Amino acid sequence: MLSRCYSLELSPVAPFNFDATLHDPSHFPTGDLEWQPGTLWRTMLWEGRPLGLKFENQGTVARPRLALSVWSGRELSPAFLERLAREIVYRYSLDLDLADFNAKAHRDPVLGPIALKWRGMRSCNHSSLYEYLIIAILLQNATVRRSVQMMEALFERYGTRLQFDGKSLHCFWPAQKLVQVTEEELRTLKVGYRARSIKRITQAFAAGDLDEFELREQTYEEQRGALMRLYGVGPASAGYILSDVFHHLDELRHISPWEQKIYSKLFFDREPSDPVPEQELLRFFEERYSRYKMLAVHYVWADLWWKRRNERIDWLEDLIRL
DNA sequence: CATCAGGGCCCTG
DNA sequence: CAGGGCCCTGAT
Repeated sequence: MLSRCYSLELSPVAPFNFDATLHDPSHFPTGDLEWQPGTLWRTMLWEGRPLGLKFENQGTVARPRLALSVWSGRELSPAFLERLAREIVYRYSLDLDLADFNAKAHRDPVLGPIALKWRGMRSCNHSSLYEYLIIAILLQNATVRRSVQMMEALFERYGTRLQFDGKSLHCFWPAQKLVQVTEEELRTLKVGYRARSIKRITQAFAAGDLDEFELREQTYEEQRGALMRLYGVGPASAGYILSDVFHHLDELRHISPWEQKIYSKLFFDREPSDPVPEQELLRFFEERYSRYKMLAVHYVWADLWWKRRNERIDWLEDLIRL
């Protein structure tokens, strides 16, 4: 039970779309967050402190205002809260200026109307590098349901449950907590061969081989190299992390088969049984959206998933495979 | 009941 | 550089 509560206010750079930035309907649900329109509750392990956060939309796309409540079991200093606020600005790209992207997007037939509809959206990431790596490992070779099960099992065993603002949510474990755990123990949680990747990645973080904040200052190639050197991280996982965690808006050099089918339908109206070849898609996105290609594709992708909330999209359901 | 593929990656030859 | 194996689960 987190009893102390602090209030902060954040001013994202306009335009800012609160819901589309803080909630991604294509992500599998995890027990560390809960969203409803206008409000996001989530937990965050920051500087070793388990925190409960509530984000509330108190503005508009054109005049954004974001109220942040922070719950903690222990007292938090103003300096701590200042560092926390800066981290949140980074993670959610609150200071991203979308003017140039919007200007270019509006001239594009596919992206134009979507960029207008979702004006102010950033791609959604809540996680630290370590946390995202764990999630990326759980995504590999698994259906959505299985990823959810594995995440829940890990949270139950190694996470902590936080109660705040009437919510009860899991909070991520620090890498050090998992470093003693054996591969065999992890396997009892039915993560299968992923146990080795989780173990090796955890060790790398606990040993300080890898530092998220140093990596942020490095070049794209250095970041990619550091990720690819991790056991269990290949081009697909590295790609997600380079775009979502390190905010490379042009990161798109690999498209998995199910994404390929979805893009083929959205951009070329081609049936999933007859998708456009990966390399052709990549050339197309490069030519059309160049340095914003990941962000552009994210807008079109996210639009589809938001639509799915209200209407049934048969061809998509067939591809999701819960 | 058996078989297979799933939002990859590693390792081997 | 191609292809088999890996954990487990639900679909067929």
